[in-house]
Amino acid sequence: MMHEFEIYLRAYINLNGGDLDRIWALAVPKAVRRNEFLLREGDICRHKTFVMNGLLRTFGKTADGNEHILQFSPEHSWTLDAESYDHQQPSSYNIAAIENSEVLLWSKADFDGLLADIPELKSLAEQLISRNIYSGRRRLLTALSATPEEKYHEFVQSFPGLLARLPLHMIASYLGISIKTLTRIRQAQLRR
Amino acid sequence: MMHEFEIYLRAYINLNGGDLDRIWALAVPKAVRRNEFLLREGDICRHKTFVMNGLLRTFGKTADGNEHILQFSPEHSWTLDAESYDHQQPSSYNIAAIENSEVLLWSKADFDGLLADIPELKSLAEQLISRNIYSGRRRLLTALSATPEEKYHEFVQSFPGLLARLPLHMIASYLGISIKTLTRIRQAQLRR
DNA sequence: CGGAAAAAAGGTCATTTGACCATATTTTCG
DNA sequence: CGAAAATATGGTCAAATGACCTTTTTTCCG
Repeated sequence: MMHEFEIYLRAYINLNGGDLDRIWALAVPKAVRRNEFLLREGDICRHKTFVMNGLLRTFGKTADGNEHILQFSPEHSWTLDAESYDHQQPSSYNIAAIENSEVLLWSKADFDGLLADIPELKSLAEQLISRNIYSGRRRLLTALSATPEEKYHEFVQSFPGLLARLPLHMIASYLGISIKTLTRIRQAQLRR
Repeated sequence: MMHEFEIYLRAYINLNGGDLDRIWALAVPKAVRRNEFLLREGDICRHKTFVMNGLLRTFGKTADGNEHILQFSPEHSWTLDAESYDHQQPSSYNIAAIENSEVLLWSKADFDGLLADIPELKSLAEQLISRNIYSGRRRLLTALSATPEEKYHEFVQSFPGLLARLPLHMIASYLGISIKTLTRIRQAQLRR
């Protein structure tokens, strides 16, 4: 089980064995079943989460009860609500498993310690944050400017591997379009 | 001119005089005239930018030539294209002045040096990045889920001071709706 | 395996939205 | 100041979209 995570880490940073062991020693493995929540809005996000395998989603709810997916987190990605985690305050978002998944959890206290002591890890964290900002910008521009069809194509291009693992209504939710519109787009594709 | 910037900095972090002087000494003041570009897509974003006064906008262009505003940067805020700046690679975005503005510029080399030497500044930078992520999430959720009317109200609530300084078509561009729709919303308000 | 639940697709219709155009008003700047 | 540009508003219309509902298909899980 270490194996997976070790491969991931080593792909990004050079760590000596001791640091790796320490990071690993503080990680709490957890199995999350399909549809189980890792975080519910109103709760405080207490952990950094690394997805070893499976697939999670982060979503917000609107007043009328609709769900809108902000992010998919497949294997070898991280997830949390940063605002809730950083300030240990109630979250506005939900994180739930789409597939049965295995994750690693670190408490904020533990992870802060690791970040302080292991510069390579700190640098990885900063890289992840940066990429988060870059992709967030692109996503926003798409949300503002693209037609539903363009959004769908961009999604397929960007996450070819996720397409087959997601129910369509979640893709629609992620794109901010109705499932009806998504179905129409896909039908139009077929007829070509 | 230092004054403005000093007030800003001191509001967020405690700096000894020497550090403040050093930050200031490396800053290049620049006046940007209305409609002038600070960054054009395709160019490399070479500076961190602090807006002393005035108002800038960051926007992307779609294939059909439409502009979509990602961010307004009024006085006492920072702006750049992080992706272009971090990797010194061509940008996909544009930054231009809406009002005549005065900004401070730091080259990446200089600012990296400051960040490395002044932990307080580093901590401020991290705070800014975090807030960027938080607000980006909220903005995305709004873009995905809100009606044009809700988007407009949220904008007015969030940036009451900007409303009077912006042409409506820029607000529409920021919200991802047509100016026609925005006009309709505002007319409906009046009639109540 | 089989029944129940979830997901996808299809039909219909009202509404919203944007495109296009013209016009009035304001602002800019030489 | 005054011409030109920018901005805001208004009208009209077609198209896209979502809401609601039903039917079919697939998936899940005991």
